[in-house]
Amino acid sequence: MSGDTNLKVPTKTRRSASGDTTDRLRRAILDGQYPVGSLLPPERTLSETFGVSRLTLRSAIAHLETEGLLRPQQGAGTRVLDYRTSAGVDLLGDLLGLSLSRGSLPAELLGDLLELRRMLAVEVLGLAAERGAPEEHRALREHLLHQTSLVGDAEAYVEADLKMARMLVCASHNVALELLSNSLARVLVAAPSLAPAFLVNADGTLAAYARLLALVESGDGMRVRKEARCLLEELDEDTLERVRALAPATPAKTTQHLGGTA
Amino acid sequence: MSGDTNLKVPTKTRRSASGDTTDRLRRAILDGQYPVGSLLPPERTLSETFGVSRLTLRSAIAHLETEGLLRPQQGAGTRVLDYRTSAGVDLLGDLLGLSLSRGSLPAELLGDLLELRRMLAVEVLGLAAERGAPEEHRALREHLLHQTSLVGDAEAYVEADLKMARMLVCASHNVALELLSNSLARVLVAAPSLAPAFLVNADGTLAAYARLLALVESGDGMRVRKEARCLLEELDEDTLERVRALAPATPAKTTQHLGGTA
DNA sequence: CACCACTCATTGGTAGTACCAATAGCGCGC
DNA sequence: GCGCGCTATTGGTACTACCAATGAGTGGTG
Repeated sequence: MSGDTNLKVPTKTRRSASGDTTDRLRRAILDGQYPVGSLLPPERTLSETFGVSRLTLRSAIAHLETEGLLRPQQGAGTRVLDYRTSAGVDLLGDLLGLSLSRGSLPAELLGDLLELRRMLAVEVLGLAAERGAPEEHRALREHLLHQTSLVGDAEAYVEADLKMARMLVCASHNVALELLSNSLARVLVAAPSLAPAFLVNADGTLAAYARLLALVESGDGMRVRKEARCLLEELDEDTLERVRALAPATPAKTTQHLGGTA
Repeated sequence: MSGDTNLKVPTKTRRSASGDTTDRLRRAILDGQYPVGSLLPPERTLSETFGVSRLTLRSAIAHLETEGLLRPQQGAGTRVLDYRTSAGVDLLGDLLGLSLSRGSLPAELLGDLLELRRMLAVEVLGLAAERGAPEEHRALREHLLHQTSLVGDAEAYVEADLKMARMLVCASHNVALELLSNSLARVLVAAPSLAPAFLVNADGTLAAYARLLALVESGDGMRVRKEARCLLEELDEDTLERVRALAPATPAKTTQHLGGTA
């Protein structure tokens, strides 16, 4: 290989070459560097372009194939697909992260994601009300108290929030929802820069949780859905506002300070 | 294991060794052969166990990692995760396929999947009513006519049905929903044995589509949602019935009385 | 004896190479 | 002109060697 940058800087953020290559290739594709419908350059060429071994490059291609961005075909080549018609939910996190890393604010995309999460949450709450066992309801209430006691600690709070979501989904007794919930959770952790926006809503969120939980315990699924739809819509609107308030061109260091807006 | 006679037989179903290994490993994991929380045997050992090169084995591991079944860690080993808390939606297709290949009928899992699809469809229809442009509504109606003319041709019909779903999701103007729809479509194509069940409902489905489309054109999102919820619930119930009727695939001794679980 | 630092075998990660298999395009022969 | 087959191209698999991170075992030190 070209001996240009063989001296890899031992940055602490030593990400795996494979994952790194995956991100670079994905970005190149989404940026339109390799147009949709066209053939990717051969692996042997691309591996040189990216300065990695063909093996690593293949690993990246395989990853993007499962994401739905590429479709390799032996003997023919690797075709670039249209992510809007081929990619799965997993790509959402990458799209968000990509927009953020470019400085642009994916308010629209984030809005869509929140909308999706909201409509799922509404149904999960409804199902949890209709199917959740009393002990599950009790556990939820207990956990809500626990979460309330963590409003100070950011990390612990978001962790508790994720667990709350998991418990709710679990109470809905639907495996498909459970797996989908996992996928969405992954999307959120893939774009950690957005976490603060969810955090400042803690008070409102907890209040909404308390109200919804009471409804869930009542067992009236339809009523839960109706109220949840309104409550969560408000919450998400709030969240979006706060996200928009984040300066558009704040790549790295200037984040994490949202306390003043609360 | 490798004593199988089909060593290099160029069978038409010549699946890639990589994908094949992935399926075998996933099955072994889901079967509990490698308990959740434990460490997978080292790659060099597993590659011998499966009779493939370490490279192929690694490819399989990487795939299952993105699915959320494994978490390799350099120097430590590869840990087996609990798919219910770690796997994403993509695993749904594999779970369905796995159950089918074992002869058992995943009626419960399929019910969950249909429920998920239903709740998404309800919202998609509502959004399409509220946000869809008139030309999109018109295109939908046109496509419905086209699809109606294909009730005879199975393959063309399901393709048209998928396109209908895609058009609807597109009219909802939500990218996140679009990607999720792609994921679910993948799940369904991963379990093609279920296609017939969806097919026999063609008449009822088309009738429901026509009614819902009219409502979508009216623009009354909430009313669409309400009606869609009922209509689709009926349709899915019907579909599940028919799937349960497909049971006699394996004349098992133990009665497959799956109908009494309601 | 308890504790700490160091060593080193284990294990996943990457690189290089060679070869197999499928595809597509070109050219030869009919 | 048409069809058949050859071949260059490209993805798929295998083997090997080495790097990097982990963690347990080992020896030294208080």
